[in-house]
Amino acid sequence: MSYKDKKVISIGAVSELTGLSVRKIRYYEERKLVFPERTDGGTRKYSFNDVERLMEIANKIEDGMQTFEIKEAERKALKKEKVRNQMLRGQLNAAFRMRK
Amino acid sequence: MSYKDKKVISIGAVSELTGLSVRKIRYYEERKLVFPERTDGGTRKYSFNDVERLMEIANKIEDGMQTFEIKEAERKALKKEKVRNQMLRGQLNAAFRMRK
DNA sequence: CGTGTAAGGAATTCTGACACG
DNA sequence: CGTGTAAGGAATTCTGACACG
Repeated sequence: MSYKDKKVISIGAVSELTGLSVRKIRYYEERKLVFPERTDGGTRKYSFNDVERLMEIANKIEDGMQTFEIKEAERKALKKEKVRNQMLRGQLNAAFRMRK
Repeated sequence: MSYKDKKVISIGAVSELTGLSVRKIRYYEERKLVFPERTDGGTRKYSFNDVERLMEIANKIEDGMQTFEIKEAERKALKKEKVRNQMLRGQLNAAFRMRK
């Protein structure tokens, strides 16, 4: 796991990095778009990946997309990727069998 | 500037990452071995580079080195590097003049 | 729906000092 | 010298709610 995945950034720093209000950042979590970790005391900790993600989300929101649409678009993108991977694997297996 | 240089990690998170007590971390700053930034409110913010640096410092301390020795060793290493660069530049210049 | 804000409380961090060795 | 700790205070963050639209 790289530095980009370490959950170590407090919400205040995330707000500085992204330019988003802490209210927005917490709201996007409520809508299941980001998943910070928590300290024992309950304060949120984000990774640089989360920061990048939040900036993408902010862009989409600005474009008028709603939070549930963002989630849905991701779901579909994921599904598409899975299908693609399945196909690739199928092709590879077929090619491999041909060689025997 | 990469993620490793962004000063975004609070002292508590640094303590978790390094295993050092916050007392130690603050002390190494007092001895001019690390240089966190501060928020407007005065809370320290470290980078991943600072975290790596602190772990190296901790190793040297464990080996019995004192803080001022660590600083001195660094000063010397820096100087040595400068001299080396000077020499390299000199060689390159000489070689370049030969070609004319 | 997305976001601001005031409210009250809890977690986090800060500094300067004393202690020990 | 390097580090722990108790002390008092300030900065940061948390949640749930009301507001507006």
